[in-house]
Amino acid sequence: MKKYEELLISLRKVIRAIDIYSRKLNKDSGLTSPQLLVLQKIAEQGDVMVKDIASSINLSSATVTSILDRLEPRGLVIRKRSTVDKRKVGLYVTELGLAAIKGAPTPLQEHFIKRFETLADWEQTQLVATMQRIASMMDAQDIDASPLLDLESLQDVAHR
Amino acid sequence: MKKYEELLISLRKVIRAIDIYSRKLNKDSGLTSPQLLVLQKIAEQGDVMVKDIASSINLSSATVTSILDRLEPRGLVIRKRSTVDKRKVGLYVTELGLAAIKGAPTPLQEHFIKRFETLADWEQTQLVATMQRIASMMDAQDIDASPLLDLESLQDVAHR
DNA sequence: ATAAATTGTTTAGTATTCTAATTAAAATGC
DNA sequence: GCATTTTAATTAGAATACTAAACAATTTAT
Repeated sequence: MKKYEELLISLRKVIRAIDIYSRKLNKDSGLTSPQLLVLQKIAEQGDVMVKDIASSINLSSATVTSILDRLEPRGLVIRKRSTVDKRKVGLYVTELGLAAIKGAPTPLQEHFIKRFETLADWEQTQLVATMQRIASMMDAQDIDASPLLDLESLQDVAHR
Repeated sequence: MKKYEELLISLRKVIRAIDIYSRKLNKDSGLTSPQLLVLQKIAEQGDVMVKDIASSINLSSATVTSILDRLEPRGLVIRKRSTVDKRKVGLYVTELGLAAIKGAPTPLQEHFIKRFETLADWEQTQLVATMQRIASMMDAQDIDASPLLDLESLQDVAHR
């Protein structure tokens, strides 16, 4: 088996683990990971636009809209169209939303976090760096932007 | 920002990149990444069960069923219930399916693969190892299996 | 031999996620 | 000042992916 195939398989396992945890979280707390992430981001910044949330957690606006469609009727967030620029929609967390955030665990498995934090500092850094490197190697923007010429530009991309 | 949060964000980027590529692939070749993966696996082994495919690419049986529901009416695969054990469904690729596999690129961005393969061997190995490590740290099975002892419970054991 | 448990697949239902198209509003150009 | 373009959010439509439950068929246990 080729190395990149092994990489792909590990990646699929991770994706799956994250998804399964999200469903468990939903069962326990009534919120999925993306819902919790959106809620947290709104609470963090307050009075943000849909677009801001989307880019801060790397999702399309359409996805954030559909997540908000679940959060709003439950009274966890409020959508309020701006009077200055009526295209914009301001997002706010309610009391209930804040309570939900407090009650819920992290959007990533606590178990994973615990394990991660037992690692030496340099190891944590190394894991993050590797992950960022893979992310940058996969970045769709890079694909359109730089047509990948030689080793040097490759290294630039990898180390960005 | 905490290190594991950075890790989570990179992970989300990777997941997104894979998803976006899958959609592009679908537009170009008429097959998504999961569809192609399923097709390839069936072609590789031939006469496999749904369950085998599911576990070999790390998906639930239900998901594989729904992917087959798209492949079968297009004449790319055949489902054939076993006469020996009628619970089992054998999967086979058709000529058309084989042609589709040949015509389509890899389920992972070629661009990524190219980049990956320009890395030194030890670097490739290191990337794979890190990814596998993260996968094993996240493994859902481990979560149920070992409740990760902390200092207190360790002391309990010691004093028992 | 019959009941109970297990196994393999499918169905039902839900959430996430995307792109493309739509709607509305604001900004820019001539 | 009006036409065009850009921007923000939503809607529509599709695919993936899960769990839980339903159905069959097979195997095990009493």
